[in-house]
Amino acid sequence: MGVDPIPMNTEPSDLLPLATSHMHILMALVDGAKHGYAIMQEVETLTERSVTMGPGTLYGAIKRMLQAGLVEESDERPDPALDDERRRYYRITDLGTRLLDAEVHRMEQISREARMRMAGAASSWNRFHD
Amino acid sequence: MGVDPIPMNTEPSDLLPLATSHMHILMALVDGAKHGYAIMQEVETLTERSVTMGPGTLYGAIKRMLQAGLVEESDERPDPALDDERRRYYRITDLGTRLLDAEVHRMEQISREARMRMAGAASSWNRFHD
DNA sequence: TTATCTTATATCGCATCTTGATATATAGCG
DNA sequence: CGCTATATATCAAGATGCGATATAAGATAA
Repeated sequence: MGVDPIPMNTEPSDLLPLATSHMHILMALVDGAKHGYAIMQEVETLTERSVTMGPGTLYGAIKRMLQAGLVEESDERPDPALDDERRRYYRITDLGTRLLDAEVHRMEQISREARMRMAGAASSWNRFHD
Repeated sequence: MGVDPIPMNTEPSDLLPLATSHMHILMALVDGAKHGYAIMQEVETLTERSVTMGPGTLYGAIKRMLQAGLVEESDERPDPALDDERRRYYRITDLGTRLLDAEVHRMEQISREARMRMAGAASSWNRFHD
């Protein structure tokens, strides 16, 4: 470990497309810092139980996201009455926020484009183009 | 080639999320059968040169998509004047079409959800939740 | 003719990502 | 005490991404 080399990658578009787990984790952290276990639950909630993120996916993704500077560990603790010493809290960084925004744009662009093509294709199956 | 084991996986939602390359390839094939090289070019065009799909990505993905039944090889040839014997044409299947539709839905759902959360988060940074 | 470019398909290896299984440990409940 | 939930973490296997490389045919330019 020691001093991690902070990547000076400030170009969100270079890091797209975002891995699915990274996207889900960033979304879970947008409204405030959370610990790992809470992230797992939040992802299941916000995908209406269609995505279940196990610990293997979560902690592997967190490790990579820390290195990439998308999230950072937070020293702040919530109300001690609600706290659990074992917890480690993660907070989204500026880069993470910009990346989330860029990924949302990418998804909107692709889904828009796909819808247009699907609509136009209904009447021209199996037509060849040069 | 022999008789390929046709996967009886008729549940698109089980195969989500779609790999990025699979998504791009399905989009390129929606308006008609295409050969590999044309798919590479189409992807570059429809992503406005932000995604460059090399042969390593393309042919690996095609192989997996054939096995999964998302695309199938087409024996039909276009106008012989425009044809090139080396080409192998691929056509989107019904399953591929349903999967593309399901993935578009997923992307729309996620981007909508992300926008809502980003809008609501602007005023509540670093707030802890139990 | 020779060289180069474009078209076209294909494989290899490395790196990354996903996922289930497994491990460790604390807290609360019956 | 065993069971479940909470909480973090690693491992191995498989899927995926991607640059590099190979092969080869047709077109074009020197």
